[in-house]
Amino acid sequence: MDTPHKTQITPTPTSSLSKFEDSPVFKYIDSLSPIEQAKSSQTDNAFNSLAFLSPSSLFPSPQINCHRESRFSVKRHHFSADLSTRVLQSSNESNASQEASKAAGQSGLYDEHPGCLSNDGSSKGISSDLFDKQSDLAVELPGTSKYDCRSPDDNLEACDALLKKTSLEVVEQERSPFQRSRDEWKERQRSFENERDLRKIRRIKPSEEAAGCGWVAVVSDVADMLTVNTSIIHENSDGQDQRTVDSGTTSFISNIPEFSLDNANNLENAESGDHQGSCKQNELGDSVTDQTSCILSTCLPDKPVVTDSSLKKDDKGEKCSQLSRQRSIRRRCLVFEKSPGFGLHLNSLPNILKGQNPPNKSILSSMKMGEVPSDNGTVVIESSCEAPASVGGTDADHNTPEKKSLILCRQKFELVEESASCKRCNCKRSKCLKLYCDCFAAGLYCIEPCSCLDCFNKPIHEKMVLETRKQIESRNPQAFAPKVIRSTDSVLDTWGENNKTPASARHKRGCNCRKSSCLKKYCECFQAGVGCSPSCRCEGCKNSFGRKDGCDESGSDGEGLEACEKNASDKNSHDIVTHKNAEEHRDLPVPSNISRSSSQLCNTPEHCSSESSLGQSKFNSNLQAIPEDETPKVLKHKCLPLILKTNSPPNSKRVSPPHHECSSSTAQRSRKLILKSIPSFPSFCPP
DNA sequence: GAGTTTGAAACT
DNA sequence: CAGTTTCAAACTC
Repeated sequence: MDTPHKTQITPTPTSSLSKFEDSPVFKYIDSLSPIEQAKSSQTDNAFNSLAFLSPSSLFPSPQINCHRESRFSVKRHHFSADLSTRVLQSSNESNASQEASKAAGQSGLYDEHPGCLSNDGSSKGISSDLFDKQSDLAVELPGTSKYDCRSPDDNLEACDALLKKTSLEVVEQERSPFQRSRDEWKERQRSFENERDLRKIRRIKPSEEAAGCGWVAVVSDVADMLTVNTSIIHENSDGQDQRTVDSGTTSFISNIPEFSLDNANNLENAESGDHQGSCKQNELGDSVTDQTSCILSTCLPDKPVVTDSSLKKDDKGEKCSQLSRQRSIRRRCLVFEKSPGFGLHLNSLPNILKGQNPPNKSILSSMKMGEVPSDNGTVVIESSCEAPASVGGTDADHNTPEKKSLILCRQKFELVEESASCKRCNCKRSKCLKLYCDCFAAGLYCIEPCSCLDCFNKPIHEKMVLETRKQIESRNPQAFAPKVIRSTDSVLDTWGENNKTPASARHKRGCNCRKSSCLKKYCECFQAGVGCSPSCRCEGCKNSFGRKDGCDESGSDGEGLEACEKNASDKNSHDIVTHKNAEEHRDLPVPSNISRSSSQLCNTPEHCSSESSLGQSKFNSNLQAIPEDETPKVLKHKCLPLILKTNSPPNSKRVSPPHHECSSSTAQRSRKLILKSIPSFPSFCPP
């Protein structure tokens, strides 16, 4: 870890040092602080090392980050209040220092030292060795960031413990820069102490800008960032670059508190009339972040979106408050996102990934709720994001690309929110440990939206969940296997039968309906959007997707098909009868060993990727929420095809999201579902 | 929102 | 394997 500017840090000319030491200001500072100069330099460096240390490195867990944000929010207020106090007391440096010390103790927010902030050159020369050493210190004492932006004296006091741990050699190296830093600091304190603080805070902003640039590349690695406690510490020449690297390379999570901080900065800047801060820098990065944030807002619900370009034109305070609102909402998504630990109705996910780069966890988790992963590994919410004008307001309001982008982002976010609020299980007596429970059956932990009682289907009861699952599987090995299987032309070719029959799907075990005529969602076949098959034991089957008796199996029998289509016009089947392809309604006999056949088809990444029936249930829930009279239009417009439940557990109540089969659909929408042999419920147990 | 209906899951 | 019970979602009012 060689620092490019390593040479710069070393020994400042002695004459310069003496000059500062001889200054009245320096003497006065020394009289206030019992800490020796050598230590102070240490402090400076140690603190800088903290700036390099990504918060996510310390707290990789999203949960922790949530807490952290809360902490930051609260303490930001402390800082603000204290800041005002300090401004009023600027004439009394001693008091100001004390106040600053208190504020620093309260605020774990700013991890930049005044020395490095106020002195562009003084902080440059932090040796890599020093970083290595002090990174450890930072880990040991994450709270050291508390004494960040305060007076040097305060920092000295707070860092005393750190100073004792650092080497004397480093102390000597950094002595001069720090002294110079202190000197300038003092001068600033005399003039605009408040402004200094604000400016320091603003320094964080570049990370946002850079992060925006880096987000595109980072998106695909988000999961790693979430879970891997990256220890990468990038060295840069100045504090700004440090921040940039920190947010852009170590973890996007770190941007969350940063963003919060930036909001505060914006507000504070607005108050102080200083508009050259983060808000302005936002503008600089808009072109990039407008694009990236939309992506991130989709796959990273918790990721702050800093690209609300419309906000640029707004009052700073309004701008920041809007951003804050966005963030607060996204935070809720994050909280939700972390809850379920397995499943996604994606029993086959590991298999899917065999031929692909494994999607990161964050994508997977975000996919849980109504999102569908695109082939490139990103997550795309299948929504009407293409129609920003429908969001509200006039078309004129969406003229600018920025606003359109904002609208898209908001739409995506709203979908995430909506998905997150989707109803889940409502178990009362099963403790959510039986297949009665949709969540359990789908391989999902129960989460907040669930209304279950005495739920044991939670991560804290993982052991019990696993045992129960084993028990159920011992009774029925296919209990968590996909209930609804989809056969395609390829499958049929493999089977060597009826290779003229197009894609279709059937319930593997079949339904047993007696009264619903397979026209209501009581019927698992109907609920899954598949036709009944000879495997079904239903009575009076009128399944609009295909009757057991094969009314639509004739294929060439237009009347039979019409009859089925007519049945499909039933209100209960409104949402699926939009297929134009009559062959979709053919009744295909389901081979008993479909898993074998399908697995053969899943040898290629393409096939495997097509397996991704991701976020099915939630998407389906969203579909169900569509008013019936509107559904056909919507579905037709979206080319929504059969709703298939592949790779999901037997409980078909939770239905997979639709997989679009229209030729005009995008790649992600045209994904076909191919059953393959998959380990049931793989996500429960690590391989 | 409460009550009913329904069929899968679980049990015997 | 069949019959019964339990259960929770779907449905109705």
